Amino acid sequence: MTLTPSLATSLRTHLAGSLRVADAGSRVTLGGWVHRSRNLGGIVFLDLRDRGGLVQVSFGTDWASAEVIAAAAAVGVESVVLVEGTVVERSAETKNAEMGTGEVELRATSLKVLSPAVTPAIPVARGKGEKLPAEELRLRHRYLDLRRPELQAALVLRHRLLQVTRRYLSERGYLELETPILTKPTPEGARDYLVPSRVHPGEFYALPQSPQIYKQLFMVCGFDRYFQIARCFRDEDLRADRQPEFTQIDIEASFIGQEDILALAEGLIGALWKEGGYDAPEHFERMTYADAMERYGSDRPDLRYGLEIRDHSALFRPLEFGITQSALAAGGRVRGIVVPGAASWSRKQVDELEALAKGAGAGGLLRLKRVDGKLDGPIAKFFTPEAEAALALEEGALALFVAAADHVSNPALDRVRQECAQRLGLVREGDRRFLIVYDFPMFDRDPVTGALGAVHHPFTSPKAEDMAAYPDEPHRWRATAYDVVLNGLELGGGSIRTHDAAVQSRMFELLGIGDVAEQERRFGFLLEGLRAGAPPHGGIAFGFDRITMLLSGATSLRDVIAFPKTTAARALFEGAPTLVPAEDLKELHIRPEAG
RNA sequence: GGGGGCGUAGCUCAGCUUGGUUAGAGCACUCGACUGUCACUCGAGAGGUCGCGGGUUCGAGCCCCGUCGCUCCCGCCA
Repeated sequence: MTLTPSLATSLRTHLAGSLRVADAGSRVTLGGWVHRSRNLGGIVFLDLRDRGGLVQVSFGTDWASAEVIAAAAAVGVESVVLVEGTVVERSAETKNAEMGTGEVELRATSLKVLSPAVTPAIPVARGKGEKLPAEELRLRHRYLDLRRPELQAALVLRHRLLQVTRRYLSERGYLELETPILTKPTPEGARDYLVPSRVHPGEFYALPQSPQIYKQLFMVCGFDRYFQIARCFRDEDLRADRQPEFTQIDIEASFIGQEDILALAEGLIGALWKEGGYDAPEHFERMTYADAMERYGSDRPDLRYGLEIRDHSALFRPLEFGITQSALAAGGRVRGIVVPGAASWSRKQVDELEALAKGAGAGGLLRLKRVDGKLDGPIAKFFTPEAEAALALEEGALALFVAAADHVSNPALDRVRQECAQRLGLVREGDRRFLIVYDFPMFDRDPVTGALGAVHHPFTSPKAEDMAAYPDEPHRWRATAYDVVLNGLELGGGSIRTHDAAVQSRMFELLGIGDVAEQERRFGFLLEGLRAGAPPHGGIAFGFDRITMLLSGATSLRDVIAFPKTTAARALFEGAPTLVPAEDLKELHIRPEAG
């Protein structure tokens, strides 16, 4: 624990985990929890645990009274004790290389049991190879689970990442400004958590899905550079990497362009990864959205392996093959990946790939391989010598194609590509490929209704050049929006915003909120602000929980959040949500449905 | 909203395939022994609403239906 202040108090002198050979001979008092105990009759060992770690405390007849030894033998694990004694270097044969404090022990002369513990519902100390208790029990007895050194380490890392964020942004002139938790329901996006108003019957606040509009208003106010470690709330179904309440590093700045924000993002992510003990490049790779979709079928491609998607439409066009002909005739393309060495995969293994492609929406997966110099597979017979030459499939390789419109083939090939990389073991441990994807489209179309939706959000600024070039074809407009991606995972994203009230109004119109009164009712406080003189501005937001999860090596968000919710959005420890007395509801003007 | 997995002692699990005396193991716990252990060891003991409800059966931890909880995934998450 270098560079930290002394954690000595009036009750204790040291942290258990901090004792080293240099402390030998020191008289110390430690406070902590009994992690484990070993009673050998004439001598008793307790492993004492505190925030700093573990140290072995020994109670022997040569230095401790019979009463103290008896008390040590009787104390239960997880009891809180105060021990006083002398730090002693252990003899060579009794040193323990697996403990940080393994070269020393505390020869205790006194033991005070400050708080005896009942037998813990779930074990804190675990044997080697012993499994964790069921997650339900870990969450229900969170006060015990959080005593585990692994979870303590994760939350300590979380603290350090928060401090790095604050320091990095503060040093660059960013102001940490707070925004309301009780805010206005948003008509777009995720479902809101609603909070009833007592003083205004039938009216509701919402918990923020993000501080988006507030941070733009800070720009309108002239604060120029803002950040917040912001708690956000979304009432949607959960996943291992999705909690109903989560934390974003939220950033906004004025008089900036895309490059300003991206440079800041690179620097901040670099600082966070460095704090986590890893390297990050000074500058990240860049790729347009169009390029990412074309080559990887994904807007957050994993660049740790190749298997890039290529367009083989020209090659297939002359072939007399019904499936590809009809896809091409319908305006689709034939795209695919080449998997080296995969010609040896069994029919069943390739069928599994096809099942993944179908699961992602494709009608099927066309397969072709080269074995002993010859093309093989159900579609080989359609190949002309010219097509075979154009494909130039190498010996032992398997080619996999999807013949469809891009919006179908992209997710299918993305899924297949990931699985092939997995099978071939192409992901090298420790490989990190940071990537910035930019030039996202402004709108996407609902496949059913055909209505336009905002890909990022409605406050994103479309590219001026695209609006000028295709004034009547908004679906062709690109947005000044960008994502930061690592190994196929989205770390964060943002955009340059619209700072012109007229353009913003047009955006709402295109998104189906044409009625001016309706716009004012929903977004009036933003539009009003934009009309009051708004600087060009933009920003970015990072998923802080996910970043902490990646840097701590955890596999679930629940392991980097002190008191998380279950996948049913329940807090098992506190017991939320819960029924409330009828009179409370009455005061809030809420009548529950019968049943 | 849909699909998969799991639910047996405080904890981790076996038993379920093929229903059949009293449901087992390891750890933890209690008692006893032990002066250098570090997942101490050894002996003894206690500990069960087999998630819950219903059904089939002479008989259900095991089969069937429902339900609850946890979890993973799809939908959803601007």
